Amino acid sequence: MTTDATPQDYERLQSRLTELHATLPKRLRQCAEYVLRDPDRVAFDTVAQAAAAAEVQPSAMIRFSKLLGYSGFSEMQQVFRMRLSGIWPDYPTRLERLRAAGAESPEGLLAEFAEVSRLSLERLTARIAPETLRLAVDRLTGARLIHVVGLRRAYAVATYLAYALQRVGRPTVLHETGGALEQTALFNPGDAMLAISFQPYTGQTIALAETARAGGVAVVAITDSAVSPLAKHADVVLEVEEPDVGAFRSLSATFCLATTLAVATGARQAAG
Amino acid sequence: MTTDATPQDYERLQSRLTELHATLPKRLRQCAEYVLRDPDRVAFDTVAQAAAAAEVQPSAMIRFSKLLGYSGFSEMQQVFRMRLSGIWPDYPTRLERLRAAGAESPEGLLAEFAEVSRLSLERLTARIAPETLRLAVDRLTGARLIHVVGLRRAYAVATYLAYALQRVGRPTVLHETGGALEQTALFNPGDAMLAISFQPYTGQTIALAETARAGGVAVVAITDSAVSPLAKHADVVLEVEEPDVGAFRSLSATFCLATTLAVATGARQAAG
DNA sequence: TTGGTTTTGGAATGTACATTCCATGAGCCC
DNA sequence: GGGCTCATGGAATGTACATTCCAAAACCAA
Repeated sequence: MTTDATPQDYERLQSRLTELHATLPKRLRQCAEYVLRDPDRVAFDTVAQAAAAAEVQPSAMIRFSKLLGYSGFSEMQQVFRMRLSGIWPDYPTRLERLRAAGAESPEGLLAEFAEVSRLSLERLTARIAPETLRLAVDRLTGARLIHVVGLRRAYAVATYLAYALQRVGRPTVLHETGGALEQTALFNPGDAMLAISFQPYTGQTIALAETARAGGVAVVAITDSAVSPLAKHADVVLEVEEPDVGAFRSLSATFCLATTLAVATGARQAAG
Repeated sequence: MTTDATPQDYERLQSRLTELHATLPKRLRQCAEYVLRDPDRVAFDTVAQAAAAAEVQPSAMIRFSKLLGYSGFSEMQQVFRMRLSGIWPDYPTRLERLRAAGAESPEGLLAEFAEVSRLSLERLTARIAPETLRLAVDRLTGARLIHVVGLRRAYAVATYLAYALQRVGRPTVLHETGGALEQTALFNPGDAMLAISFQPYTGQTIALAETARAGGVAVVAITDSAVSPLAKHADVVLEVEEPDVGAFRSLSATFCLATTLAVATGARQAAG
C-alpha cells in the first residue's frame, strides 16, 4: 500500500503532501495546508491547538496523521520537531552565516534587507508618538472622502492604502499622476488626504498636498523627515525611517504603519 | 525585589543565570547548567526528561523555574520554544497580552503589527532556500521582458516590483486587471512572469500565470503556501509567511523579498 | 429516492504529565 | 552536639492531553 514509507523528514513529508493535496477530502486538506503553512508552530502545538489553527476537529488532525502512516499526531509531530531542533541555530548565528555567503549573492542580499527592515520596525514604535498616531486616525475617521497620493516609490504604498481603506469601508480615491482627478474642485472641506513622499521628494505629490490643504482638506503625511517639504503642508506628520541597502530602501516600516492606519481607522469607524 | 522581571526571552534568561549561577544550591545549579548547555532540547523536554538530563528530580526542575519567577516548568519552557522557532506564545495568550497593552488603541495596533512583521522577517531568510532564490533571479535576469501580475492585496507588491525592476533597467510590464494587455499574444518564450497571490487566491492571477506558462514563459510565483493554486503553475515558488493581525496581514516579508529580487536581478544584469 | 460508502463531529476514555506536598536529609550557627 | 534553616527526594494529586469510538451527516452511484 504505502509504496513510499511514512515520511521521516520534513522534506519528504512536504512533497508527499503536495502530491496528495488534490485528492484529500476537505478537512484533511485543511490539515495539510496548515502544517505546510506553519510548520514551525506545529512543532509545539497540542492536537487541540493544531486542530483549531487548521479549523478542524482534533480527531481530524489525528486521522490526517494516520493517513500519512504515523501512529498518531505525536509521532508526526516528531518530524516537525526534528526539523526545528536539528538544524536551526539561533537567529544571530543564522544571519551571520548568511552574511558570510557574501552580500553579492541573492541570499546575502535577502539577509541584509531582512535585517535592516527588522531594525527599522523595532524603531518604528518608538519613533511614532501615540498622540500623533491618534491624531492621524482621528482625521481619517472623520473624513467624508479620503484622498491618497504617492508617486514613484511611494506609489506602492498609496495603492495599498487605497485598497485597505476601501476594504475597511472608507470612501477613498487614489490620485494617479497626470490624471483628471487632480482637480482642485474635487477637494472639499471635511475631506482628508494621505500623502506619502520620500527623498528625493516628488514635486507633484507636494503640490497636490498644498492644493488640497488650501481647499480645506486635512492632510496627513507619511514621510522620512520632520523637515521634509511634504511636512510643511501637513496637519499631521508621521515620520518613518527608511534604511537603505545599496540604491534601494526598505519599505517595511512604512507598510507596517500604513496597515495600522487602515485597520485603526476601520476599527474606530466600526466602534463609533 | 525582582527589579528585573522574569526573563521573557532567552538572552535575558541566559544573563540572569550566569549572574545567579555562583549562588545557587547544588541541584538548582545543575538545572542551570543543563538548560544553558542544551537549550534546544529543553524546548521539547518534558519535566521528567529535563530533570533526568540534568540529573535531578523533577521537583528540582520546577523549583528552579519558580526561582526565576515563572509559574512552573511549562512557562519557562515557552522561552526556549520561542528561541527556537521565533514563534510567540499561542494565540489566546498573545491576544490577552495585547488586550492588556490596549490593542484597541492605534499605538497598541502599531506595536502588534511591528512585532508580527519583525518575526516574519526573521523567519523569511530561513524559509527561502538559497537555491530557490538564485533560480528565481536567474529566470528574471535571463528574461527579455518581465510580466508582473498581482491583484487586490498583492497589487501593491506588483506595482512596487514593476517600479523597482524598471528602475533597475529591466523591461517590465505590469498587468492591470481587465486591461487589454492580457492577451496571449503578448507572451513569448524567453519572457518571465512574476506572479503574486495570497489566500484567498485571485482567480485572474492564476489564470494569467497559466496562460503565460502555456506560452513558454518562465513563471516565478510569490505565494503563501507550497500547495497554493498559484504554485501549480509556477517554475519557481517563493514561499512567504503572511502573519495576520485581525483581518489584515502584514506585507513586510513579501516586500522584503520583492526588493531583494529587484536588486539582485539588477546587480546580476550589471555584472553579466 | 434508496442503499452503501466515505467523511465528519464530538463525547468518552485512559494515560501521561506538571505540579504540590511533606517527610527526610544536609549544612550551619550557637 | 543540639536545634534551626535551607535543600532535597519521591510519593500523591489533579489536570490536560492524545487517542478512540460511534453516531450522524454528506456524498455518490444506481
